[in-house]
Amino acid sequence: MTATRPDRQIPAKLLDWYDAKARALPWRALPGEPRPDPYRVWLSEIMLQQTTVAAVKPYFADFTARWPAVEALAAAPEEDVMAAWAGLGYYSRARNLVKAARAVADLGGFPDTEEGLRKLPGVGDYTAAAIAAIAFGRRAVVVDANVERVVARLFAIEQPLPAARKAIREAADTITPEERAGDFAQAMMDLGSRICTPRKPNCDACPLAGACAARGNDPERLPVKAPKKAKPVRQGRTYWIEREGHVWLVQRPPEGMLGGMRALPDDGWSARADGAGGAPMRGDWADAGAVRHTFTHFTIELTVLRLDGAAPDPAGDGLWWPLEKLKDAGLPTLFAKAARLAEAARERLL
DNA sequence: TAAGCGTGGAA
DNA sequence: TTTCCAAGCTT
Repeated sequence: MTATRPDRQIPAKLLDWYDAKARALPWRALPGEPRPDPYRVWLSEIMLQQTTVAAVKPYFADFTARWPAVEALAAAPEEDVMAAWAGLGYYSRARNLVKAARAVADLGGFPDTEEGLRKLPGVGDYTAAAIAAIAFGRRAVVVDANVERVVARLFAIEQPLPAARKAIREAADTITPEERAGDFAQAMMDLGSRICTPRKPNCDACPLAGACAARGNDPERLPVKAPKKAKPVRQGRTYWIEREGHVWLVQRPPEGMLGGMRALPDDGWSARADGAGGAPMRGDWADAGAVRHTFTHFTIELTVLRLDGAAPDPAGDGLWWPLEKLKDAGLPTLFAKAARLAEAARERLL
């Protein structure tokens, strides 16, 4: 453990840059404005986990219009929230969002410390620190992937991730100011997303270039990461069962892939195995084509089979969903793609 | 610590 | 087309 002395030059330069160049975002207070609503900060931080700003914006607008405060979200049926989240990915976030909203409503408001925030489902070290700093003005060391990259370069930390996380956090601690820790965190993230980018960082435009230990020594190579594993390709089938302007939808089990989401029935494919189950009913299935979709850790090639005028109901739980409201069903992207294929095939096959 | 968990945009 | 990877969390 090395004794560290707080660096005052780096946060001062970064905050000056942020005062001049901060991005305006719907969940952000610009420098000098009052701190933003903790509900909006929390909601945005959950949505932004592993997700780009551009992808989040329309969902944030929709959620805050439908549920303007945490009490409204706490009172919403989980099913509605899951459907509203459809397409954004990492669906455990939506389940945890509802749980956390209900916990906050029971508490009478958001916890205002990292320790308290950390207890909410879906809130980890990063998110707790970010909310404490941005919404409550606490000094907190906020480390996301942007900060990891900036700090690894600034301090020339050569150790590979994930082992480097401890050293990176300690280094980040030495440059985090007592005041304006929220602006500092957002400035680091802006810097990482716009200047100190993963590839071809724009060091000429960087306010911290003068203090950067990696400057001139190929900063792009930092942080060092372990090589990626190859993704297996799985095969599966999904079934479009149509009757009198309705399609048969099921709800996926709460855990695992696309957990808790509405979906088309399938043959049980997973990250570990091809689908092996049979169709949910007998009938004259027509091949509507196949969709290819890549998840974080595998690719699925999903054949879409369709059946018209099905009777009686398919086996198992499900419901007949009106086709004209299919957009409201909240299908995750894989099944939305399959549905498009099935609907396109209707014209061809009938 | 490692694996599981989505999606879409950029290069 | 392929690869990378984004304001991570949970188990």
